[in-house]
Amino acid sequence: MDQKITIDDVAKEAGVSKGLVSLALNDRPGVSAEAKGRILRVADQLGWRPDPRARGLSTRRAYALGLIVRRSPHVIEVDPFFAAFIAGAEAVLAERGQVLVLSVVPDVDSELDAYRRLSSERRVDGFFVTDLLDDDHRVRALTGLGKPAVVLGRPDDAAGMPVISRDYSAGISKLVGHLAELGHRRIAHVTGNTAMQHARIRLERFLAECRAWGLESVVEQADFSPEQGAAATRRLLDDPNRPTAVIYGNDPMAIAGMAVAHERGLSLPGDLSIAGMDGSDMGEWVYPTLTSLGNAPSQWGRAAAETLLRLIEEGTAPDVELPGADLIRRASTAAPAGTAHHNTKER
Amino acid sequence: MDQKITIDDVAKEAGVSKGLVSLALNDRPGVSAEAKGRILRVADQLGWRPDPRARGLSTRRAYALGLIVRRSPHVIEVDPFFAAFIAGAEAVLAERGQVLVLSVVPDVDSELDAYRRLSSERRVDGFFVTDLLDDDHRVRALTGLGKPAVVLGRPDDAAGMPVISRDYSAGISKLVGHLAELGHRRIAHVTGNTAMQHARIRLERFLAECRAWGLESVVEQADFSPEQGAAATRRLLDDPNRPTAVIYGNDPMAIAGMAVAHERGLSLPGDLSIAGMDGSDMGEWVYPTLTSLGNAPSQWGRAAAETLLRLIEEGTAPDVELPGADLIRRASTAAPAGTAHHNTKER
DNA sequence: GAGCCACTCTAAACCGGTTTAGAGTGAGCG
DNA sequence: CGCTCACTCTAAACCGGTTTAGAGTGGCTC
Repeated sequence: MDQKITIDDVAKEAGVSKGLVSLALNDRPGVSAEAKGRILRVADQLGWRPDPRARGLSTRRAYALGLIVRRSPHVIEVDPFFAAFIAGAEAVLAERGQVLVLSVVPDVDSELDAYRRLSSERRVDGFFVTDLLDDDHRVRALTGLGKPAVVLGRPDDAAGMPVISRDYSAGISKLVGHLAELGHRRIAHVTGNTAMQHARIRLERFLAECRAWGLESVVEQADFSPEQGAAATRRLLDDPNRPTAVIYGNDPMAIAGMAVAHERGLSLPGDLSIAGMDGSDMGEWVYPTLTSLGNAPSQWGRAAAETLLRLIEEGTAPDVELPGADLIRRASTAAPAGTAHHNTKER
Repeated sequence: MDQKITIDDVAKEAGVSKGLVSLALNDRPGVSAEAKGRILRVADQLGWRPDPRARGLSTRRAYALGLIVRRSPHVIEVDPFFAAFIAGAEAVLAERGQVLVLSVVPDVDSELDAYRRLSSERRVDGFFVTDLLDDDHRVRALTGLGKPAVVLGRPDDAAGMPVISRDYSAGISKLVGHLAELGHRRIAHVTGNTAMQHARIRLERFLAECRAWGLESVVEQADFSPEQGAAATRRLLDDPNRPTAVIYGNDPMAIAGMAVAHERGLSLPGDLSIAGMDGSDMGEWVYPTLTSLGNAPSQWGRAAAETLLRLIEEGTAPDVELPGADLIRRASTAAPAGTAHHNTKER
């Protein structure tokens, strides 16, 4: 088996000491070009890869990055974001010899336990932190643990951690404009948990745009779960003066909202326009197909991985602003019944 | 910081050699009850956790398990299975001091690379293998790498790897029976990729049940993606003699199928009954709510993690058969239009 | 020709655990 | 009383790397 090749084998084969092999491998000064070439050639030829455990023992690194995802115990929400995020991160990690340690936990306590465990066992060199809350307990916990971390979203207080963010302003602006141009005058927004920064920012931007277009706005609080998305939609539809369009904070809530509208016998998008915000693929496969904002989670993954590695290696890394989210126009938004083409109910 | 507690600190504090601490910690014989108690107490009090790197260097273990998920590069499918699966596995891993290393890759080549890398860098002690194909390249690759692995699903040839499976027979039987009792006479099945074992088994069971109930059956091939689920549904609905009910190999395909039916102006479930097979939460939030078979992915996670750890530690582990999948009756299945309550048969 | 420096390289200590040979100790036995 | 044996425990080697003190070499200067 090739399982047992060690640095000593390489050293012997190249006729040098193992110390020199280490220096050569890590691009340290003090190795002649000739020796370095030979060592690397031998290493490659033997198929040797340094064991990260042994390496980490000296360097105090784990060569691994941690992602802890919290999902409520009963409803494991369908979140299209993470698979793509991880795939994006993976592309960076693989070529840098790193690995992703993932934990999915049911509640806040287990989440903190997971951070502590991964940290005290020196399993990872840093963390990705998603879904940041205001005054997030995790920020405190992480600064306490002294582990590098990058934050996804734009919190008020990231406590010095680099932030990866995407500008939704332009997208939300386009989305509200799109609805206004279709003739909508009263638009609702079903927010995610507004303790989360990105949910609040989206809300603020929504309100600003409605003002700019002179539209009436309605806001319903939810928490990004389809369950609450459905409940918020019921409240909206119960209102005699109900909005003609609803923008949801993410796609799962939008899909659940569509189901509620169908259930009430509304025809979509004639009686009600609906839009999401994650640009998830699932939006292609519901009826009607879901208008949304593009999000490209794999971009988040790449950027977050690069930033976190830089932070770990250099002690500091700049924030990253991803390209603005763009409007994906699909079939769930149209002129409200009564306006425009006098859209005659069902065909 | 508590970062720097080492076995030597514990040994010193307890007044013994570090070797003895190690023996005590690992429940090895030759440690007096008195010393053992004192050592464990001191360790606990100091909050010491052995460093898995150092440990692994001697024991040749990584104390980590690998899961590699392949998703097509463009369409990152929405798969509710994995989050719950991982959460289930996590519960076992956490209490056994293990960690989950996850990789999401776009294609087969990267997938094999990932297995090789995790293995040659000794990053993991074993793998979870999902979505097994007939004559799967991964089985060969893994046996070549000599890493323990457990397989999810029931392949013909698992090459000696333990298999975790769930019996769908009873569930499919109930589902077909449910449709038959409602008065359906012609039922379709949209399969997943039948190169995958579990897809084939479901198909066979479906056909057997239709025969048993004297129903006509139609089969359309798809691959578990919503895209192909939609295409298969179009083909079915194009047929003048179209079925009155469709059973899909998983929930995403079923949801896509519902969208196609809506798009054609069919009323669900009156004009067409639809059922999925994953029992995913999303089925609760579409319209109409989706009849499905319960799957409880977290059970898969627990069982797979326990089996894999046992395999690693003892060199062998028995197969596990999870409780049979049960029918989840929701709103997407009903008597076909025209039959109404003609529904007699037996129950 | 001695002294100095820059450049390569080696040897050995070290990271934090596990494992094993063997040292001490006291009890049981003839 | 001397021997054997079981039981605890310690010391040191070891896992596979990294890091550093310092040894060797050759070229240059004065």
